Amino acid sequence: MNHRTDSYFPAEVERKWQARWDEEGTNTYTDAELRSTGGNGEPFFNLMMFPYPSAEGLHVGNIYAFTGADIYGRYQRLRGRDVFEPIGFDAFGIHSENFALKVGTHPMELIPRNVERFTRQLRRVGFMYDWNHQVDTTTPDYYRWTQWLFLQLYKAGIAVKKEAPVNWCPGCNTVLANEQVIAGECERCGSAVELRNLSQWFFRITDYAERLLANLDWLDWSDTTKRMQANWIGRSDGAEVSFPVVGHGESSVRVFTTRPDTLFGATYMVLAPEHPLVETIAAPAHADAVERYRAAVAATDLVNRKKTDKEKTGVDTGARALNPATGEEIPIWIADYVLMEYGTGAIMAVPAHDQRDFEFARKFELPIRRVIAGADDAPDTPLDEAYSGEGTLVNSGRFDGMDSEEAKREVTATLEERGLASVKVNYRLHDWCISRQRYWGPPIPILYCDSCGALPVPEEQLPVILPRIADYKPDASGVSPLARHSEWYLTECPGCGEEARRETDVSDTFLDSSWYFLRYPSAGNEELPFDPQLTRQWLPVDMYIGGNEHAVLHLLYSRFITMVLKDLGHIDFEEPFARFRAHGLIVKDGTKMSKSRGNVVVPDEYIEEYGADTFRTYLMFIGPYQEGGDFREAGITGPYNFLNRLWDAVLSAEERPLDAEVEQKLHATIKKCTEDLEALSYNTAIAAMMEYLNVVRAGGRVPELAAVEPFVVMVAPFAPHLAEELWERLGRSGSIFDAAEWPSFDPAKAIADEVEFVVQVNGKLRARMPMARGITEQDARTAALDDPNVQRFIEGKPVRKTIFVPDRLVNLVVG
RNA sequence: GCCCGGGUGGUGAAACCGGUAGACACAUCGGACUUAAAAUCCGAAGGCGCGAGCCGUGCGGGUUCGAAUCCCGCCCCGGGCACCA
Repeated sequence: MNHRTDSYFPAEVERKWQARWDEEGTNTYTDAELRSTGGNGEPFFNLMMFPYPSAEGLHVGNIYAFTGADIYGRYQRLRGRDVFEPIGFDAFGIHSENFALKVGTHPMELIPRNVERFTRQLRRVGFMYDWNHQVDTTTPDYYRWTQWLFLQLYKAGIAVKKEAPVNWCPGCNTVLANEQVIAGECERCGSAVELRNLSQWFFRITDYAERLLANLDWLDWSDTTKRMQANWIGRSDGAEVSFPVVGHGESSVRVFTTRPDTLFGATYMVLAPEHPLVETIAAPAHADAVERYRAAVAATDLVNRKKTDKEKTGVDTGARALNPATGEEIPIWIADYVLMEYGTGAIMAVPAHDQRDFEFARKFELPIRRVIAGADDAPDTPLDEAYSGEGTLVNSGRFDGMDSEEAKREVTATLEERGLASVKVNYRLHDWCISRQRYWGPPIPILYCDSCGALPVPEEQLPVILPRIADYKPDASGVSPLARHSEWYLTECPGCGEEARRETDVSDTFLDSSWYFLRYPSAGNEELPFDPQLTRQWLPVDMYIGGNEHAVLHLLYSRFITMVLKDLGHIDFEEPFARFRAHGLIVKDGTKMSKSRGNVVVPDEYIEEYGADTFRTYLMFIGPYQEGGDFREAGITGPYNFLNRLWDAVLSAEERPLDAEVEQKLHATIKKCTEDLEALSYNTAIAAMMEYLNVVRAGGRVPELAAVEPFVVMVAPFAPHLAEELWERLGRSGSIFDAAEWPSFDPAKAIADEVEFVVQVNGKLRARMPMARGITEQDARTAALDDPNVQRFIEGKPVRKTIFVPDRLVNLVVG
């Protein structure tokens, strides 16, 4: 690799400043300072998603995410804010545990080692972290409060244990939250997830669905992230309708539909095979077939159950229901395309207007009746596929001729009067299953006593310490490895003093990360999870930057937990992150970096070779931060040369009045950089600085001191070490981040006096000419008509029309 | 299937609100310096054409004096959701 060796030695400069930051506490607050918010400005909580400390060490994706966030934090600090920028480690969970099992090292040894290595790497990149306030979710000092949090939810009735169909991963031997199942597969190991009826701990996040959705309207978050959350919550507006079961007295099948306007077209019904009503209503002659089908469905995993391209299956129960609109008797079937988890677990089938029902009806020769006519089709033509759009009602009695939208309301209202329907909203969101039959997590702080039942562990007994056990490998038994250790789980009942058993499940990792931002300012506090005064001062988080892979998981759970804590009176805000920006993904050769593809970039070598400042600047220069980019080895020399040239320019600068052209460019660059940093548009900010440097050094000229001094401040968020060193060599004292102010610009000076004017004839470029800024249309037109090339294209024809864009162009329309 | 984001030179990319397409870089080529190389500095460069010029932002239409940008219809890539009733 080729090197400059003359003057700038990044590794040396960077080590010097990293050591000095530590010695002088440049980036850290003492607890007292944090409490007084520094005193020279407003607090700014700059948060980034804390990493999972993998054994492979910090990867480029981490550095990319953190650099973009760190630049924003350093920029805010230069603008005078008191910036709190903490970091921590999200080290519990299946990921760590699986790796520990694979290498045969106990997680209690593995994790501290990984954390140590991550810490070393993070320091080397020069992030502005407050190392006095870090958190590690696996320390008893932290998970004590995670358990406390569980108890608050338990006491409020939000954490409940219930039997329900849950996602069981046969690879990881544990249940999973819905959010952790991707297309029927475990997000960790890719195994096909099975549905099992198990008693598990749930958080009732569905009670918060509407608030979680509604607040998205005003949150200042990336649109992509908000959209993903909204889709995940998945609100559907419709009606719940009762279909009386023929010959079963009062019993009826309740269905949820978003299309009550199609009710007249409901020619049969389908229950989920698991539906409890099946047993009571199935006709004796059909009972055997029904039982066989139910057993077959119970044996299928989620991947196969939820495949949309397979042929529909189902059986007739022999029971019949009354369509409340037509009064007709319609058959009740069971089929696995109807899911027990959504709505009521039963549907009214309208084959003419729902593709799934259409396919089912075709296969089993059930009647298809059109009740909606589209804008321009004849309602009598037979259908090749369901018409699922809206339209005008037909074959619908007194509703004929009404349009869908009105009919939805009218049909529902009519049935409502008869007590057969009600307006209903459904959400795709499920309750959050938080128990895991694994080892590496905080034990759920619940006790079971034969006489007193389930009891919370008294708060003063927290933390319930996770014991060190050797046989922490999970099995298919459905219970945690902790259940093999009676010496741990047998304890005294706080109610009656008799023997009680501890809950042996641990909680989901996402519970650890759902509140870590609240802990940061209070890290180390042994009395409280989060100090009320510090929380008021520093929260909610001012800026949160992270990846969209957590749009539904961490970000949703954090919002939920924050709402709960507000409702329980622990905090006074309900949204944890005032601003959130999602960064893009850094890829290599157009594909995601992964070990299996063999295209993982190891950052350490680049940092040693070129320095952290270069690496940071390079990553930000690759492409738009919020879109990501393609890592190319060769590209790093651009930013490397830039920083070297900047170094030379600053150190060779002399005291002398600013050249007018340089001054204009300086103001324009400050303006551009300021706007771009606000918008996280780092790649264009760097390009603007490069352009400015090209002007400052044009033709090998000696730069003016006044041209380079503000430059050092502008580059500081990107290349903090270099900036500190240059600041010192310019004879300034103190850290640039404390002593310097972000440069300001004069809008009048940011624009040039002379502009290059474009002359078009019939919209085609025919001439360019320098003109004074602010030139009038008349003068511009006269100058344009004077140009020989313009005349040539006008060919003596009359100018029919002139388009004038001030300071930009004249377009002469002829012919 | 539905909902997003994207498609611009050899490459990464830029382009405010519809107004010079390709800024800034990488790689390339040429030059200076050097015994030589590296480093550094200066310069060239979308394609076609000797040239005036013509063509050019995934494809096909449209609106407009003027379209990478707006509208309609497609294709491809990436992401999210998905028998969600």
